[in-house]
Amino acid sequence: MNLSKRGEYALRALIDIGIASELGRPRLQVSELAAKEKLPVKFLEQILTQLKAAGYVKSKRGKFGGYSLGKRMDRIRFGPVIRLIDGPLAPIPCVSQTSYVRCTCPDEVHCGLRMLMLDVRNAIAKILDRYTLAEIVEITLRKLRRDKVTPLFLQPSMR
Amino acid sequence: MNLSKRGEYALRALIDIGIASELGRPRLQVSELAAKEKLPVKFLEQILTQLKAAGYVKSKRGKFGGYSLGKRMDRIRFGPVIRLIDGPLAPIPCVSQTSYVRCTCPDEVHCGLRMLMLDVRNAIAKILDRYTLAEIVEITLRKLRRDKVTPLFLQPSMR
DNA sequence: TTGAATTCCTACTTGCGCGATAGGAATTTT
DNA sequence: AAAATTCCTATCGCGCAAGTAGGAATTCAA
Repeated sequence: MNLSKRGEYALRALIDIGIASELGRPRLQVSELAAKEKLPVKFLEQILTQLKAAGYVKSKRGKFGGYSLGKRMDRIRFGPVIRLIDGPLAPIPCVSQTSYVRCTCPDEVHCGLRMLMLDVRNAIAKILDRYTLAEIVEITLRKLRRDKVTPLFLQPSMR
Repeated sequence: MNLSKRGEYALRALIDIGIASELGRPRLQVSELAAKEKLPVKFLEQILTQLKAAGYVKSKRGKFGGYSLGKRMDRIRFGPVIRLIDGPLAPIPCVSQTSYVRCTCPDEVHCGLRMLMLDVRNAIAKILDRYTLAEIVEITLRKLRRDKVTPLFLQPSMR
């Protein structure tokens, strides 16, 4: 039931850009992102390219370049992002809604496993397809403020 | 968010044995199981050995041997079985309840990704740790009867 | 116009875990 | 003794995740 590293890094990047954006810093560089989350720069670069191709971020090249969000935060849902990077949310292909594949079992309609896994897939999708980046960013910011923590992207060393 | 083949086959086997058991056929052979679900025999063998070591099934060797359930069906929950075979249910280790591992992010408490994934992990666990084999078997049998389908293990060719 | 800083593109590497396959040993029944 | 099963251990292919590497293209400042 794993989220791949690619997927994880992609979501981290989006959330970070979202937060920074909300704090008046709409563009971040790969190196900043990688530093904050301690991720391999070159690997993250690839992932951002992928996110860009799908329109989740846009980039600016050259000096003072970087990545910013490619669409409104309240239009970015996590389910589609994960599907893009990692493939279907469903634990087994025969319960996937977005890329169904028949399984080898003789009678899908009466398959207990399928029933169970359909439940699981729906539970996962219910969360990931409903939450938007905007919501997660907002909640995170609220928590940070409540605990009086200075978000990393506002620290002097980063400006 | 994948269930491995091992995990899938393990659950299929348990469900099949459960159904057969409920229909008065408490012991099934690997070859029968493999035939019904079209699984590789030797691979399934290994998985059953693993299930046996954990007490989910017990075996009888030799002619007319086979596998039967190792504990009451209403005591077998799917979560633990999957954890045994596939590892934690959680999408990322830092939200696993049964085998937590700290992640590399600087501030776990205020991590948006973590929050989200904790939700997902709880949703998954809620289903898999609550459903018992007995329930799935019962539901399956009810469906089969409703649709007047003869369960495979009662067909003449299998006796 | 040059140099520095960035993203973009493509290829390569490396390890390892999944999904088996193989062969025989041990056990049980007829 | 023979047949049929589970049990044990070793091996294998190979695809893929996770990262490395190197340089091309672009952008900005001085």
